[in-house]
Amino acid sequence: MTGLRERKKAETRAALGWAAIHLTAERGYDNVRVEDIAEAVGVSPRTFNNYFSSKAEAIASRHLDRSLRTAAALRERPADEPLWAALTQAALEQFTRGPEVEAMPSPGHAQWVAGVRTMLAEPALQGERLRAAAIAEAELAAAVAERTGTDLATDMYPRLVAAAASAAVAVAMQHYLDSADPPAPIERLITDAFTQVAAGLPAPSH
Amino acid sequence: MTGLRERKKAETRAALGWAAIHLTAERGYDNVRVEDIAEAVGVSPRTFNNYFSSKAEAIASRHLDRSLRTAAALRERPADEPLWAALTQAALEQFTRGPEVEAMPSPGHAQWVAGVRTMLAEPALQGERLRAAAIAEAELAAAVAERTGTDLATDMYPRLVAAAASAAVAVAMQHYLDSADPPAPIERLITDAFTQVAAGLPAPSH
DNA sequence: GGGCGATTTTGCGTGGCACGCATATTTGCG
DNA sequence: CGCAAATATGCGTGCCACGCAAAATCGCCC
Repeated sequence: MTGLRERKKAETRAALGWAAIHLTAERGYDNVRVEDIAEAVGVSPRTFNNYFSSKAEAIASRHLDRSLRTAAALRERPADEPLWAALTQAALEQFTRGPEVEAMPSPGHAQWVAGVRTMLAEPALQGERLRAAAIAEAELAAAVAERTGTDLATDMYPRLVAAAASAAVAVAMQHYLDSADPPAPIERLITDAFTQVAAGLPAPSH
Repeated sequence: MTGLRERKKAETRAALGWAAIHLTAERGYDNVRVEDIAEAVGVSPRTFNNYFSSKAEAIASRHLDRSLRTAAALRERPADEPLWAALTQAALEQFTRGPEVEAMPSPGHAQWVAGVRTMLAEPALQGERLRAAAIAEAELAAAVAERTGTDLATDMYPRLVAAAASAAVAVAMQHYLDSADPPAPIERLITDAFTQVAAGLPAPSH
């Protein structure tokens, strides 16, 4: 029942988010005014603030939407799959299909990658990005509670799992962006991170 | 070598942070203007922005300073102590001593607790708070790398450990604040959280 | 297929914020 | 004691978030 109305709304939201990202990546965060973003999408500046309460929130919105999909993906995994396997797969799905893979493009557009990196360094954005992650994490915790039969209100367990899983993805992504030279495939990094976390992160035996 | 100069600077910083917190807790976030905070400390509004680039940052600054102390505490732990034991103790220290325990006061001042809760619910603050946590987490990761002889540049391990440990503390604190009815002692919650994480968060055997 | 009610967009106005720049004041140190 | 460096302040500017009310839009039901 996705009415045309809500669909158009979602489209505008996405368009504003992408416009904010593109403009910021190519010009720098504070050389972009809200007015510019609105204009790029063909909408009034006031309308921008009907969708987002700040420039930063607009940029982080794409990240938020993707993260939320991880929680949804977990709910789709077969119920008899072991928890950590299901989590790993749910996370992997977000990076191996869908048109949004564009968001973190493969190397080649050095310009673009550099722009994104500069963007992510912006303090104002980091906060909003982390907030998006926190929102998605709450959703993930709910899904974990459901799957494991634990209780969000009384058990720390589901939140701990969600937090650890989110951290695994975040660290893998950071690692991927940092060591862009010969980039290890993101799938392997994510798998590795989950494996280590699920093993309790024992001190390396050297 | 703490010159009088830097000491006074640190004092002003802390005073501004506390003033921001107190005013916000009792009046609500957007009934406090930067001007009010500056006035409460006896400093010009412009000076406020020499210390912090936003109201939110000022409020989060106390949280940041405390979190940074966890990393410092880890470096102080005996080198032969197992990693996870050391992490647990380093985290616990921040809640069992020092004058900053005031920050999250024991029940009794319902007014104050309610104010703090409302404050933490403010979106603008959550971002800044999480950013502070991220900064501290980076510091913690460095300490972990040092202790375990791993390499921040090539291994995900230290960052994963730091992220997991931060998450453990954060979840414990959240649990503590949420279930204020008969509050389980924060020390037990933290210990529990660390134990579960260090065990790899196995699915509960039901 | 046409009008109606709900939703969405827009313009305008307001209060406040972040910060650059120039100036005055303080402070440590020789 | 006096100077150089650090810090505090005043002022001005551009931008932003958002409340409010008017106008446009659109799905839907008769």
